[in-house]
Amino acid sequence: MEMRQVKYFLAVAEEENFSNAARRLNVSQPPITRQIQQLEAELGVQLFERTQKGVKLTAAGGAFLEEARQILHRSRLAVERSRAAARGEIGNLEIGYFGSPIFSVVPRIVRRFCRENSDVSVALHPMTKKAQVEAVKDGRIHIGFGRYYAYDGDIAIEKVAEEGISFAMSATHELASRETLTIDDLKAASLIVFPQAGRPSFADETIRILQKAGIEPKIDFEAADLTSALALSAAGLGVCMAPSSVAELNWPNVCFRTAPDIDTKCPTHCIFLTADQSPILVRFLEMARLGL
Amino acid sequence: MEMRQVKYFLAVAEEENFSNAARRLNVSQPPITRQIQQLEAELGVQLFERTQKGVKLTAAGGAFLEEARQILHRSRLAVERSRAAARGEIGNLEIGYFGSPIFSVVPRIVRRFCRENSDVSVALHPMTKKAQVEAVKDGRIHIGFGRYYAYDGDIAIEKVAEEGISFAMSATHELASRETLTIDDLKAASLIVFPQAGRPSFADETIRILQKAGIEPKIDFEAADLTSALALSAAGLGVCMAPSSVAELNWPNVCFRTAPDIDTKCPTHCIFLTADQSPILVRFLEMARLGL
DNA sequence: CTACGCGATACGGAATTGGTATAGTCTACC
DNA sequence: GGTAGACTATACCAATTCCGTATCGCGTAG
Repeated sequence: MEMRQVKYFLAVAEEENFSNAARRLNVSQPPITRQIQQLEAELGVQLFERTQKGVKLTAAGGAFLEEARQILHRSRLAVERSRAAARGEIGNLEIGYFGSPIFSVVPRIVRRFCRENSDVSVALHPMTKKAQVEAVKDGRIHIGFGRYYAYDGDIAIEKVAEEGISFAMSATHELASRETLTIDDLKAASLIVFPQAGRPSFADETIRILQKAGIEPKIDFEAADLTSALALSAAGLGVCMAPSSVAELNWPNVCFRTAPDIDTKCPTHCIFLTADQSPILVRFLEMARLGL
Repeated sequence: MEMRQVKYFLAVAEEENFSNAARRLNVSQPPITRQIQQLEAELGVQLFERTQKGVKLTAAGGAFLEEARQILHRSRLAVERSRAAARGEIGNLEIGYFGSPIFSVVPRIVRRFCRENSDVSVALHPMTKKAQVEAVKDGRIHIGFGRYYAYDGDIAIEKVAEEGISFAMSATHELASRETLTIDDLKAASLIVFPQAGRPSFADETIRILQKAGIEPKIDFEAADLTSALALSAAGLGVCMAPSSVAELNWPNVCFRTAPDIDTKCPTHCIFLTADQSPILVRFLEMARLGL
């Protein structure tokens, strides 16, 4: 069965007349006759009953008509949808994330993207940064979010957000009474860092930042992740350094303070396949870059 | 867009390799390349990303793939369904009916037909016999059922059932005490006939049958239809002659008696367009004829 | 009885398709 | 580092398919 035959059939079925159908299709009448004959021969079925004034659909023709409409409808849809997909307007985007960016940076970007790309379905997958790299290479996810990534040749690393540093502590902590913290305050304090696994990590960065400020930090606790670290802070076991967006969350019995002398920025990066030119990713990255 | 291009596309998308797709389709590789190129040109979209080991679907290609599957699925469906329709296995059958055949004959035939043709939808339309003839000619119904029809050149009339005659009367009627009726009984009784309209009718036939038996009937009531006639009988106003299948119904306060001396058969006919060769009608008529 | 409209058929020219041979490119392996 | 292998793209020719013009056959209407 050829698409031409379906088109001709539909025109004839609607016109109930070979000649009129030919005019409508801007061809002469004989080709119509032949294509319909071939179609009938292939199906082994008579589609039209030839009458005096023209033709009339048989029962088989009526059944074929419904499917013919579907075929042509799907053809048009195929054109539209593939073009829309090429423009990045439809499809799906798989996102991996790790750590605290999920509390603020990732939702902000996703919300912005979804507002302008309502026909793209977005899925979020929690995974370690190492798993993100593998998943990006395998094509299981298109983009990954985290704080710091190790360099990899096939993978592009791009900063999508930057924020200040806040210090979390129990509401009853001795430093909680200060409005802001000084370097001397931090020299004395017990520190809680996170995460334990996955270098480079925010834990490394915490130490580097404090050392840069002239502090040799006293690491008393190493927590598995942000949630654990804040839980330890809430228990009054020490001060936890965290990206300031975390302060937007309401943690019971935890208060956040800033240290103006430490003006280091804490970045969020995303990773994706350098070779990935998929239009959805391109559009998503445009949205992500607006955050800076 | 041509069907060939869709088929080639699907093979390439599934094989992720032009050469393998060519082997699967039993053609050489260059035609695959060309057809895919033409398809991409027509859509204005790149469907495949050429890699080292073969090709990979782009986002646009993925979107096209879903529709391509639909197109080919519908094509196969079109073949199957038109052939099934040609065999009369699917489709719809519009049936008109008038009068008492709807109580027994028509349901019996329809039930038999539907049991073996479960994919044919059947619709029943009450209408006068004159309306049936018009509807058959217009193609609004395929077949009509009734007792008697006037001859019409375009229309075939065929007997599908035959039954005896019963006499309905009130349970308190003087003849209700007899097991069977004699001709003399009927000569004396008040008769109720039906219907009033639509010659030739069962009313005409009633009179003809009785006259043939040597009775000059005393017509005291002419009812609009069977229901009205039985209602009058139930009221004790007379005896109503009816096809014996009507006796199968349980009418309150109505009892039925036979008259062995009157052994006339009462037919049910169906009408349809002589020229109608539609396979569903053919199959339906086969079922209808089994009743005789 | 003729003119008209309908679909079917015949045939030549044009467009499309497929096949063979080969180019171009990358990877992998020796 | 060079060569063999795998893959797609291109060039060109043969075969098929398709369309258009002309015409036929048939039935109807004026």
